[in-house]
Amino acid sequence: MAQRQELMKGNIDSLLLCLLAQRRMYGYQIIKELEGRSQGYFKFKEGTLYPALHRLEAAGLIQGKWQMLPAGRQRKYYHITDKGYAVLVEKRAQWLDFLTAMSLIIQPEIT
Amino acid sequence: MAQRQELMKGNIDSLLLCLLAQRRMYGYQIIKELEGRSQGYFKFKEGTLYPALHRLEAAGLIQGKWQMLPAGRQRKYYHITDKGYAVLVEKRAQWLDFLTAMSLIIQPEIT
DNA sequence: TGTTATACATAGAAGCTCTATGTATAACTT
DNA sequence: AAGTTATACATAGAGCTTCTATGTATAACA
Repeated sequence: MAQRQELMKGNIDSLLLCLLAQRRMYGYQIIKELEGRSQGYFKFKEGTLYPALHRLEAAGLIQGKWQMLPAGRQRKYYHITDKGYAVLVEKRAQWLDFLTAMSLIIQPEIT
Repeated sequence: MAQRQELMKGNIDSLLLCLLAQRRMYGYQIIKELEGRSQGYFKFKEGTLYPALHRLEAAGLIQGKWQMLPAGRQRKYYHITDKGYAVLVEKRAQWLDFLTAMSLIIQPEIT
């Protein structure tokens, strides 16, 4: 039940884990990547993304590592952990279940 | 943007409007109906449903009418309003958009 | 020099859903 | 007769997520 709660509310975790399962990325990059891949649909604000990343890191699902840029700036690259990967697999299955349930109710046409 | 927020969080409104667009129903019936149609997936608690119904009614999307039962008990039947129907059409379109965006990120297989 | 893009971060507000609880009647079971 | 389950509505408070708003700092461009 608690899993479904999260599905309703937070698909962000799934999105982030899915991206980071493909390659390590840093916050700003994730925002741009999500916007690009979704053809402009997802436009996360920093206030949404960074707390989410911190939450996932605190849960041990991803791990961040600071990396210096030549210019002197810093980036924090996140990569997915084994635990995070397992959660991703689970979350994707839950998403499909949710999708199925929704499609049983939300029909494309109303008579 | 505000529309998408709601999609992320609350699909309940869409589910309820969709059911009530087909025929008028009362709260307890809605809970059973959602559970049945979703093959046991949706199991709303009263604490979830009734506030949602009240919220939708306050927004003018549905309207409730008390009806006496022979036994002396009462039921509150809700029916969808024109405004609610319009919102349903809109919400369903938003749901499909959201679905599309999600499917662009959440691939079935990870390589 | 001012604005935009890059890059991270936090505080507080708002909103939704859940848990827990309360009330009341009817039907069924033991 | 008593207890449990199903029916039927309702609210209070907690918890969590996301958004808005703001802050800091550098680099690039106009």
